[in-house]
This record gives sequence, structure tokens and C-alpha cells, in this order.
Amino acid sequence: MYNAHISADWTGSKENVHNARMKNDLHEALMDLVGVVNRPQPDQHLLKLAGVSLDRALFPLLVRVGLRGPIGVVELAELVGRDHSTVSRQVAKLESLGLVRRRAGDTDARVREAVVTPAGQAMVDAIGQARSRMYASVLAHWTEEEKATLTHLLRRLADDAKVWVKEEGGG
Amino acid sequence: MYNAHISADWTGSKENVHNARMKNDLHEALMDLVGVVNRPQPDQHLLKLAGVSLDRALFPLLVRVGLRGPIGVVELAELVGRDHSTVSRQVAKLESLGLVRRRAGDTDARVREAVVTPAGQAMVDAIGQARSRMYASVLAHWTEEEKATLTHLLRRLADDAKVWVKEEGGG
DNA sequence: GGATATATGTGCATTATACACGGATATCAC
DNA sequence: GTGATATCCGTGTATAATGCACATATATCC
Repeated sequence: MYNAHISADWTGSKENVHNARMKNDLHEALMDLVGVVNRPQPDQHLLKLAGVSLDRALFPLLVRVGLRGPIGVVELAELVGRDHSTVSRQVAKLESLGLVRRRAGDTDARVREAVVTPAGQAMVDAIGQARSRMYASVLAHWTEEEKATLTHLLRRLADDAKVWVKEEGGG
Repeated sequence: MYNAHISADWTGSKENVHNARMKNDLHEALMDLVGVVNRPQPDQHLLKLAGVSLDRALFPLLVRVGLRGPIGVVELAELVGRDHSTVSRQVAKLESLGLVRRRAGDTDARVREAVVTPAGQAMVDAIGQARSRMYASVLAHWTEEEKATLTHLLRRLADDAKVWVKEEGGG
């Protein structure tokens, strides 16, 4: 239905690869979304709703540790797109706050796998609830099929993008 | 087709709003994507491909000035989710580099509307080409319908999210 | 066992960022 | 018109975040 009137320029095609002015509607939408996600206000807003205080930068790390279970510094750094040294300090801060705990890896003693503590999990849960209410509000007018389709395609895009980073983006 | 086997928990529903452990597949995919987009390597990679050098933080600003035409500091700050003072300094830097030019607004003398210079436009174009090749590579296996559907839904999500920010997120 | 690769942490300089404030302009009430 | 209020922008300042270079510990390969 919609693709009939959408004029996305998929610039791998030969017709427009030489045209300097190119539209990429997908990229524009993605950047708009990133702008919203990156702004500090929603996090702080959610934190206030959850009744807790936490540095803005520690926020995504705590959530990801809660999500990806035991995880090391390097893998975490790749997930959030920061240098491992930065993440190392931030995880240490989370540990000193009692929100994550670290233990040596079973099979690899080099990694110090981080997991959330009960206190950290409680915070992750509280944040997750507030965030879910936000999503429910944003998606109030969406049909179940639309939400499922978007989730499916976005998941695939994220996976494909990660593959690309590994193959070409990293070096 | 896909929504049959997708278990997205849309936590506005009454069944699971009281469950502390909630999955939100859409959010997870989005965060993964943000992680990829936020990492510095792709930008630097694109910049090297384009043969130019530019501070990582100035990058999204230049692109957005090129995209959103004449735009003031405050509006730009809202787009990228940073404080207006931060954006003010960065736009000044872009101006000193000769990549953007500023003029007083026609109807409002308070705003100093920024537009890209020819040099800035050339850089935006070069970056756009490299980026489009990246998208083409990432989406190589996608059908046209899938790409159009994702673009459509993502655009709508971005718009709905911005409405939400205006209504509830900003205060 | 030695060479190489990876995971983590730290010293350090640089940069990015936010907050608070002030000046300039616009808008509104009257 | 005049004053009150709001908005846009820039700057001073302190703080936090970040990346790089380097060191250490462990793993892996031959």
C-alpha cells in the first residue's frame, strides 16, 4: 500500500549513484529518532518517574548489563559505541554504586563479567516500566500488525548493520 | 506473516503492566541501532572516504543544517538533543571553518539562520554518497517493499516520538 | 616455551556538555 | 506607546565524558 507513493532513493541503484544530491528517507527518519533517543530529558524524566538518580552516561550501560546478562567491558563498549577505557570507568562506577557486580569469567579469566545486582535490577525494572508506558503512549494509534512489522524490520536492520560494522566499518 | 511468531510485549496492555520484567523488542532493536549509529568509526570512516576531516561532534550538525535548510541554534539543538549553548559554539566553529554561513532571520531578528556554504554542501554531498553506499550495502538483501515499509513505519515512529516529547517529555 | 592476540585498567590531555547569566528582539496586555 | 513576559542567542565557568597511549594479565597458536 504505502510503497506505491514513497520515493525513497536507494542509492545503490545505477540511476542515481552519480547524483550528488541524494535523498535517503530511511536515514533521515533514523537520525530524527536518534535525536530523540539521545536527548537527556527522557532519561532524566524516566529516572524521576522511577524515583532514582543516575548519571546520564551510566544509564544505557546499566540497562544493557541487565539485558545482555554477564558481559565484559569490551563487548559492552562495542554495544554502546564507546572506547573500552571509557566503559571500564563507567562500569567501575556502577559497581561502586552497588548496581552491578563483577566476577571473573568461567572460561576466560581475562574478562570480568558484569551482572546487575538486585538493586540494579530493581532500577532496570522501574526504568523499564516507565519506558514501556512511554512506548505505549507513542504507539497508541498503531495497529498490532504495524508494531510487529516495525519490530521485525528494525531488528533485522540492526542485525544487518552490526554485520556491516564488523565487515567494513571497523577497519 | 512475521507477526505470527513475534512475541513483542506491548506493555500498555493490562495483562503485563504489573509485570516488572518486561520485554520490549522494539526498544531493544532501536537501542542496538543507536549503538551502531553513535559509534565514531562509521563517521570517521565516511569522512576518510570523502577525503575530509571534521570533528565528530560537528558532523551531525553540518548534515542537519544541510538538510533542514536555514535553521537557528535553538531549533538545531532540539533536533540533536543537546543544550543550545553547546550547539551555539559548534555552529560558530562550523562557521569559522567556512562550512556554514549565518544571516539574521527575515521575520525574526533574534534567530541567526545557518545555511551551508558551497564548501559545506560539497562535504555534505560527499558524505551523503558514502553513506548511501553504506545503506545500499547493509540493505543489499532487502526487497524494495521491505525497505519502503521500514522507511514508512520508521518515519511515523520518529514523528510520533517527537510529538510525545513535545507533549510529555519536555515538561 | 615463545610469539601474538585479546581483555582490562590507568595516566593524561582534550573536548563536549550543561547550567547560569545577560543582552537583544519579539509578543502580548492594556 | 509602554511595560511585562517570553524567546533566541552567546559567553563564562565548572564538570563530565571521551579517546589515546601504555601497562598488565590471560589466552591462543605454533
